Amino acid sequence: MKDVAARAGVGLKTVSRVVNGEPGVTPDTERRVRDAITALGFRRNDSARILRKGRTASIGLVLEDLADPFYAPLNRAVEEVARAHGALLINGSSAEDAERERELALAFCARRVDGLIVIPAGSDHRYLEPEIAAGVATVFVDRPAGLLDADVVLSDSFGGAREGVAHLVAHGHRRIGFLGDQPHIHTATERLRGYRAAMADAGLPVDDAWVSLGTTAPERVRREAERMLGGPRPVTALFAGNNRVTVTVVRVLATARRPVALVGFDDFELADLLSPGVTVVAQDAARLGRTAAERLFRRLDGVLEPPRRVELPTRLVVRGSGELPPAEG
Amino acid sequence: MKDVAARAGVGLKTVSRVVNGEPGVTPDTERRVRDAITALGFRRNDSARILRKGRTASIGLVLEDLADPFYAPLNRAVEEVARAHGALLINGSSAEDAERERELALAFCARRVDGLIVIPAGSDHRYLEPEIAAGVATVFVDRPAGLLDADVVLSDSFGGAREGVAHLVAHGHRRIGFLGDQPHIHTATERLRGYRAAMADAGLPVDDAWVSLGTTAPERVRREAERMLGGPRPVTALFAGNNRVTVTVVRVLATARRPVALVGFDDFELADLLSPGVTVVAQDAARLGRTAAERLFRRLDGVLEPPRRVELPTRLVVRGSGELPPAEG
DNA sequence: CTGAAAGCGCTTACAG
DNA sequence: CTGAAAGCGCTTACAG
Repeated sequence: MKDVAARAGVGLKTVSRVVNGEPGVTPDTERRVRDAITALGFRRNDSARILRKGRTASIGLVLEDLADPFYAPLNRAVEEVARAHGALLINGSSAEDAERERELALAFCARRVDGLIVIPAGSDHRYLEPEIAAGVATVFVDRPAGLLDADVVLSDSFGGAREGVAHLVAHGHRRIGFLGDQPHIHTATERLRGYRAAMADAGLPVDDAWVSLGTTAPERVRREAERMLGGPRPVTALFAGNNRVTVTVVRVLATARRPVALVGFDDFELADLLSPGVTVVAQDAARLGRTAAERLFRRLDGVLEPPRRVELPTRLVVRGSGELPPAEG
Repeated sequence: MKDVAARAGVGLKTVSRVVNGEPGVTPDTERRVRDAITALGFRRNDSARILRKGRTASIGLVLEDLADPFYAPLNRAVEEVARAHGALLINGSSAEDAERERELALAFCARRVDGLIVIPAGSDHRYLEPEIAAGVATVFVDRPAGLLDADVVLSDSFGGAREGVAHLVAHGHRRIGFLGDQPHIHTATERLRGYRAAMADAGLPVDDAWVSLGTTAPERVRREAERMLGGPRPVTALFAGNNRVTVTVVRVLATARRPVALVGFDDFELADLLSPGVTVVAQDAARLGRTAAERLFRRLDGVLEPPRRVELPTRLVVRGSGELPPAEG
């Protein structure tokens, strides 16, 4: 910038004015500055700008996996809101690892993002307290923060799972298996709670063998599903706790000897084209992201109100797999 | 940092040493500094650090859509390589808009990313010349740069499409439709070229009515597919130019009166579970991203060699839809 | 082992 | 309409 000023024969401030499109520069001066800029290949350094201005016009998003078909639309929705507010998005995958989540979030803060959106992997977010105190707006999404009172945007996991399982019950099922994600994940236990509630509502007992929480790795899900479908008193229906589980279960059922009913949490592409179509409890990932990002920017605009918990409804999408009657057994 | 130094009763440089874990500080001094840091809630400002150091340890990625199931794994692969090199990732969706691609890329450069990975939306990338001259390492992926000599990592679109169409020909098809993306997109025209080559190899004529390039919006694809499948001399097979087109075509064919063979470019989840399974020309999006990112970091390590074009092979995955014989008709 | 000075490239507040 | 000075929060040499 100094070089540009020297070459154009003007002061630093004038260059700054031209670069930022501020008024109060004669057309002639402006042209001289612009010529110098192209001649020298000048590129403004936003780091310096940020250092002075305070705000960086960027936000950070920590999610579980950039490539997950559920989180990718959430990511995109956050990006669009950020863009509408003139902010850039920095993001990263926690890979469901609390330490990695922490590293990412703090690295984003060190870059002085104005705000942070976090899909929690860990269960203790007190490490963000100094950042929040220093003014970093923070919103959690998909799962609540641990040991921290903060804004959170969730889907109604409990209600959705309850409705999905009740749907299976309504179609005559008495022995229903639940295959969910790891028990430290909030949505996993909420959905399990919904399953238990629906069973209790119907006065049905729950055998421990019908419930399995753990990683969504295909091998584990396959093993557990096959276990529940075998033995003397097999389940006649399965409830899958998220999109990855559902997809694996669909593969298992494709080779099953008798029809097994299935309802999955999360919708997924082509669910309607499988035979039978897969009945799901759909949540709107993009809306989740949009809602969280809008909340964040409202905070950045200075809205001061106590942290709020927003819960978005789910929607049962009936396609066939959830309406299969219990197989004779 | 000044406040921390004052409170700990040490010099600025000593605080800097502690924060950066540099040697040469007595344990006692270090503790005093650390106490002051927590007491004051000090958080290092990376903007200032960047301003001094030159490198920002961050890279930018411009892709078409963060939520696209093809690009999301590419995004994740780039992230993993960046992470392995201690760099953060900033990314954004061009939405297939050249102007938006440019805005994003230049915004990333203004933040002084060390390097840039771009999936081109536009066809003229000379706007990056000053950035590249100033030292921003730049690698293009999925499509080559326009009017700029730069590193690029591609899939073999021409060869893949040629193989896929030849596969349909080998199963007896003579009238094969090609449904591709917009003609300004490099991969779209390369795949069309592959289609024409395969038809020519087999001595088959190509009717203009069998070829359609345009947006991948479902309505358009549906309309064009239905057009090709209707009339007096309908096609007996379709080649779909990318994942989005394939998915729409699968929907159209699900309601078709007679079986129509299909081969799609790009693999997608559950393709094997549809009936019939969808035969595809698969490309490895993650490998594309990984290769591009590794190339970028090699450049950042100072490797000076002329820009290179890397072309990754595709793989024909046979699942049923591409082996259907031509329907009588 | 420790610190004072200069400077990275901008913007802010002020003066002409 | 224009510019000189101070400062954002760090690090880099250099000196003790």
